[in-house]
Amino acid sequence: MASIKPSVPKGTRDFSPAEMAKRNFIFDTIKGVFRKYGYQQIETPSMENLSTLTGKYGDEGDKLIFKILNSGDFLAKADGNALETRNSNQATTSISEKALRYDLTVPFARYVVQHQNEITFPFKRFQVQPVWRADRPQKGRYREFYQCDADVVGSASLLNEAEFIMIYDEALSLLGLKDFTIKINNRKILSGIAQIIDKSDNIIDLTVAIDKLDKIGMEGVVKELIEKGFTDADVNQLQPVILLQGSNEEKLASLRKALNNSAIGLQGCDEIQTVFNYLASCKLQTATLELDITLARGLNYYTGAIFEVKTNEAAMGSIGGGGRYDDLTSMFGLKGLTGAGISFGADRIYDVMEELNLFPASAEQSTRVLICCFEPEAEMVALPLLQQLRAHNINSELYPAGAKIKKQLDYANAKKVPYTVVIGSDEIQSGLLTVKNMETGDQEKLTADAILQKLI
RNA sequence: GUAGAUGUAGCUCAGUUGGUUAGAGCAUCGGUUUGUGGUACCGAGGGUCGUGGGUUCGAGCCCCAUCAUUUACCCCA
Repeated sequence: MASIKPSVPKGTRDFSPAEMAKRNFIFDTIKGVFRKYGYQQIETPSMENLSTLTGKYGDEGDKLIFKILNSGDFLAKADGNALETRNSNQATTSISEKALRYDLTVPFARYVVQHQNEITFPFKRFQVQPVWRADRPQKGRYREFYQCDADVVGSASLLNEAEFIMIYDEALSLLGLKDFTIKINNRKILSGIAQIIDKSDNIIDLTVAIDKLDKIGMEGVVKELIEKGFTDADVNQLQPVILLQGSNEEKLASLRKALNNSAIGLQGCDEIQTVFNYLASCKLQTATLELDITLARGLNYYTGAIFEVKTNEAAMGSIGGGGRYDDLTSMFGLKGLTGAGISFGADRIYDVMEELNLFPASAEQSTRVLICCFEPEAEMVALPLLQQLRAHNINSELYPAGAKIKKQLDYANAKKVPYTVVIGSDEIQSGLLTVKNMETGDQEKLTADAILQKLI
């Protein structure tokens, strides 16, 4: 058989032991914080029914859903007309019924509706699983990546929003990030802005355009708005709102004036104010909280607060995002249930931490003690010690005798094992085993019990 | 979908105006050294130079096509 060049699909990666150790450090840290705030873990299948996912992420999002080809003779049941006319969109539904999940929020909404009778509300769940997007890969963008989501459904309280900000602050601080900004906005404010220029129908075009402010500047935004059919008068009215300056409180005050004729806009301001009030009595460790009315976010199921987290220490897209969605479960037949949630982009956080050298050495250490034997007889001395070490939860292993001691110590170095115990004929006779600190090179001869005491 | 960059050893990359048998570092394995690594020295294995075509006496190098990777745009974590 001709050998094929080993490779993984574009935008996917293998994770080797050293990478997994660091990835787990991130996952464990975030999960720990989620649990601390009362969230319970669930998992959902990698694939969902295609109909569950389509229409939830906007037109662009739908294109990025990985579809799974039906099994069996899928062409027999295909829409012949669509194939004939090369209509991919139409043909897709007749040859694909399943798709890989695009995010964790929509499957969660599906889960909530499906399990509504078992759930006690408000339901706080977290979920750490991979998601897939058929995107063009580039820096910080993968086709398979992990999201770490925490969502609460069945509680309209803005306390939840405040807690999400606390969670972001706590988790990212624990991971060692020193300078990051949690941006907050509210879709109701964006609706209000659309309302005052009487363009409520074009709210998506409006938000997509102003979302790009920091990237393409006011000129670019104006250009895009005009292209989308906004008038000069609209733009003139928008400009001061978009370019709000000052502290969060000053921005909020200016917004209230600008949105004076919009009930929904004012409601958005009130909601933001409430979140700020909650946070006033809780101190953030590291995060900068910024009201950013240009923050829109692409997912169109958000209805209230929206969040996005950016690190200021590295060039990277957002490392987290979320918001409130009032109607997501109604798509699955359960009306009147509000939800809100946040997501951490674990892979991007990894890239940032790698760039900034933030992983602690302990995150990379797996085995703490390696026992090295010169001859097979030494294994009989080694095994009881090995068991004792493991009984005390010290990760340890015994290198099978026979290999040269150099090879054994090389193995310890390769695995970043901090301690080795060397046993040969001298040690067997005296009962004093050689313990070596692999970092300093220091050695001492101790009994097995003394070694155990030293390493506990 | 649009535009650019890059494809040479397992990895990171050299390779001069086109010229004999394509190199280095790292990694792997072996030896110096049958009781000491990280940190010495010696050696070995490992290449259809992404693929196909063209120009040429001669192509890793020039031209065309194609595939792959990657960066940016769009959108997003």
